[in-house]
Amino acid sequence: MKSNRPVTMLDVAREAKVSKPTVSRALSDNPLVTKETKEHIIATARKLGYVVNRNAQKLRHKNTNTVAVSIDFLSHRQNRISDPFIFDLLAGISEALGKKNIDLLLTSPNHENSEKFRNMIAGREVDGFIFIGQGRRTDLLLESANFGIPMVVWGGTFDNAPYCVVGSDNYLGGQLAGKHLISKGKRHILMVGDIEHIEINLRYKGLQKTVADSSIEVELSHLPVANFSYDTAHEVAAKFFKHKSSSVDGVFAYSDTAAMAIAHALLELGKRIPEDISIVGYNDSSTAAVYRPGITTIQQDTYEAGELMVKLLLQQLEGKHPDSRLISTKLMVRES
Amino acid sequence: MKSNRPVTMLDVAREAKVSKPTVSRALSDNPLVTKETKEHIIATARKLGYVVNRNAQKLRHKNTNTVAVSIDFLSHRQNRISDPFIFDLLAGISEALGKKNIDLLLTSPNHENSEKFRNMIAGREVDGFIFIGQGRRTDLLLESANFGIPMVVWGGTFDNAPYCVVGSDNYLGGQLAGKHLISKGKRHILMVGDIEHIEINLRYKGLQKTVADSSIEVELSHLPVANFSYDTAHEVAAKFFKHKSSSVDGVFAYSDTAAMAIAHALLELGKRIPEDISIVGYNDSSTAAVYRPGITTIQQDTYEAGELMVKLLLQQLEGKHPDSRLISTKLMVRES
DNA sequence: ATCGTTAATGAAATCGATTTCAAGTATTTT
DNA sequence: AAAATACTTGAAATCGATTTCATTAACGAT
Repeated sequence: MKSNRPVTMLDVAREAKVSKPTVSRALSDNPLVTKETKEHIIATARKLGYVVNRNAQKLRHKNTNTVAVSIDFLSHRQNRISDPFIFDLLAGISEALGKKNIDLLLTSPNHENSEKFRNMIAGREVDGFIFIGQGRRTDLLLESANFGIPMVVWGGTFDNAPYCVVGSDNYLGGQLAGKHLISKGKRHILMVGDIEHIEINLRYKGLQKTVADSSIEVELSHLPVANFSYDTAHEVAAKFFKHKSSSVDGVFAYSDTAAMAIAHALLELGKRIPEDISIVGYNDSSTAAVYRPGITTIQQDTYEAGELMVKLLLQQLEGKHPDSRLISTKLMVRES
Repeated sequence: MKSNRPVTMLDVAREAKVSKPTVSRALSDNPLVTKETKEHIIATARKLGYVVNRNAQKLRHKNTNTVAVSIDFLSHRQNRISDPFIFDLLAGISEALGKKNIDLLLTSPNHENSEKFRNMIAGREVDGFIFIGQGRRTDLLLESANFGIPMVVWGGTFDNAPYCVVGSDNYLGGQLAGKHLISKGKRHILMVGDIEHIEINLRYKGLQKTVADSSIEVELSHLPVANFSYDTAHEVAAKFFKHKSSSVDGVFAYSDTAAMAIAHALLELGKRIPEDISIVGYNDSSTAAVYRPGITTIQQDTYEAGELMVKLLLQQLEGKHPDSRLISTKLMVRES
């Protein structure tokens, strides 16, 4: 005639012939409780299959022990390939949080405004946010920051950014790409990508600087691409290289995905890579290594990034205000 | 002198000059409350910036409205590229849950046993589980099922599986691959992959069937590969094709990643694809489309998969016991 | 033998929302 | 006009764990 009611702390208390508080203390290893009672209680708890109700615990403790990670999956769907890189980042974050025993709530900003995020904080669902893959929704990020939400953003930073940003050293990345292309004898470099985008803009500046500082005469031009899909990049590159009998012999693309799309377009037009045109991508996505020709790219350690983002978020939860940070960024030379 | 205490329902009640229950009813749109009081309460709630405390709500409601998705990120790290496909699945699940307003808790089985999962259920953290990318941890899955955890697993099913599985029609996939290769005039087909793995085994059986049923004489052989990494597949393929001056002219690989690795190895050995050897992959990962030569593969709709997995899990939460299901599976012909 | 101190335990209050049940008011019926 | 019914509303109990505060027991000090 036993009901299927879950085992509660009171059940354990009764069975162990002690009171609720004692059980609570015993299970949280409070020194107030004698070793013997403690052991006895732990044994009974195990015997009854007791598991603490996390919701009751969170209510009482007023902490959530949960961090939200926001990824815009819908835009991912629109441009299907977007970035395996984001998955790598997610893996890094998941591991870092796992180590600290913090739960990860995966959320998506689709069609929502930042009020949703605010409510998740106010409703004690999560303690803070990590935003990845949302370089295009600065509005959302600014609003969220305005609400005072503890948050860390993956991407590029800017002067007086009101939130904490972690990203690769985009400026350095641009320099590395430039130096590499110049050292390979390229003299007509084309930057492909939307330089209105914070991160890409920084890379462009780094590239510009390198070109300007070069003792050799190098020409630099720029080709904008509206979105982040493989297809768009392919289309734009195909059009560009078909019509213009350009002298471009070096390309710095805004992502590995774009680099591959451009490589594809060039090969279709009968160009040789890297003999005729050399290409440098960005991210060192898992795909870049697999592609043929192997894509030379800018590498960022996603595990380091995950650890760092988690660390900075936790600092905020302790009331600190950590500065934005760059992660190590280096050139990964492959065939292209 | 106002303290920073979060606004509670009692605050709203006082401000609106009604009682707590009335506020609760008003906010949940309970028909017991008059339209006017309701509007008044909603207005004051908004004025005070009230947000319901989800933990208190969950405690009282005894529901969690949260589903856990378990991905083994660590194994993902070991073989870095593993599968962008998993990310696609995750996107599908995230969207499907989002539509139903259910939270997604991303968790990882790393180094843990199934007791962790059981505790998450018993501790009212989540209502159920979706497991993806864990074909190798059948032990964990069986234990979890034993605990009576509501769960849906991505992958291959087997007779009397004690849990609900959603996957592509692996048997059909094998048949499609076989028919395609035979129709391209290939007569010596090699299956690459660990046929101890449930899903791959089913594909192998489908392939066998097609070969057996073929009116043309076709030879079928098999090459095992221990893990799921790009590098291992590359290595095994390189060794196989270098030493044996085999007559193999068609390959069916266990994944797109493997297909690319094998293609790479073959091209290095001077073989032409698809003239000398034709390759079929599996998954239609985002990478397969981008690779050159484009990888012919077996396509599964990840959004359909996500929707279906969520639907079946919710059915279980309603006390039903839905059967395992296959999602639509078709051949995606590309160059390889 | 009495007092003060320390250690271990429990009763009751608390976290914040929801639900039960009783009570009050307004409306309709006879 | 009295009684029956339907609407609204609120007081108190509840969900399950934790914390405050009071109490008891045990010990050594005087």
